[in-house]
Amino acid sequence: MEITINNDDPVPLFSQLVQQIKMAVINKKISPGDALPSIRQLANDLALNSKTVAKAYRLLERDSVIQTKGYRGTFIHPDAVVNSTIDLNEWIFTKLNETISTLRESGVTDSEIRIAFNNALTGRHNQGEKHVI
Amino acid sequence: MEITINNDDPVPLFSQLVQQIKMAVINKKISPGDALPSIRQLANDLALNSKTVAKAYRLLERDSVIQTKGYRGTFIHPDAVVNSTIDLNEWIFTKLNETISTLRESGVTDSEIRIAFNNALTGRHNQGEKHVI
DNA sequence: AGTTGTACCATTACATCATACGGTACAACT
DNA sequence: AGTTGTACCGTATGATGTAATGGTACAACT
Repeated sequence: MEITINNDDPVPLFSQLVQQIKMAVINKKISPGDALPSIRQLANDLALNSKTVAKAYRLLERDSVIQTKGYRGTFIHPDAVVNSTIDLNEWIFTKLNETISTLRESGVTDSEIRIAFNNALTGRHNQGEKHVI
Repeated sequence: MEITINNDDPVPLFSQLVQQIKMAVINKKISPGDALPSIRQLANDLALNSKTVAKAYRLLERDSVIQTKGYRGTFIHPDAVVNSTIDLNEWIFTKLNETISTLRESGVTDSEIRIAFNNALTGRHNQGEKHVI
């Protein structure tokens, strides 16, 4: 499994890692059950910070591409091949696009959408304009 | 119609204007058909930039609280009283909250939501992670 | 003792955006 | 001539978030 990280690539380092591991699974370079290098090991090999590798591993586990077994190490998930082909981002993008389109069709400004989005995401309410009545 | 703008208020200046004009409509300080001061006039009176007042007027017209009649000036909309009580922000917030909740329930990170949201809003696609397969 | 994933603490650089400001220009009116 | 709303150019500031870095610490294993 050869992994190449390009610092000049606009794609974030942790995303490059996620991509390449998914690619390795799809192309059968690694198979379910195989052990992955430890976070610190891989960080050392790729000259990355361990937090960056940990972030990639966290996302890969969320997507059920890998499985972390605590002190026993990290392994490829049994369903890794299928789960590597699923593009979660595509689904997120579509979901958000539907909502944004609805709002835009009602004459809502992108600025207003953005502000309301930040308020919704951070949990706070009624920022920027007080409620009347 | 007395309008007070507070520069130290965290609420943006144009929002304060929108609020207070809606309030004036609700409290019958101004009635449908009444003429509003011109953008430049009001900007001068309140020591604001004309662009700031123009922004407030633009939003008020979008909400059908006022009506601009070109070179003839700006007037209170016939349905201003009803439309002033409608909180568009509340609706936007709710719509976005529904979508965000759905995504979160699927284990999507707030970071991922935010990035996908920015991509969806700016129209660009697949930023940060290239599509595989 | 050394390694595993993980969870905190933190800082730095960089990008994006909202707000608010200023100037200039236009057509259509009084 | 002066005023109306509007549209374009621009700049400056403050806020916010991502990405990536570093250090420290923990329990549970080999």
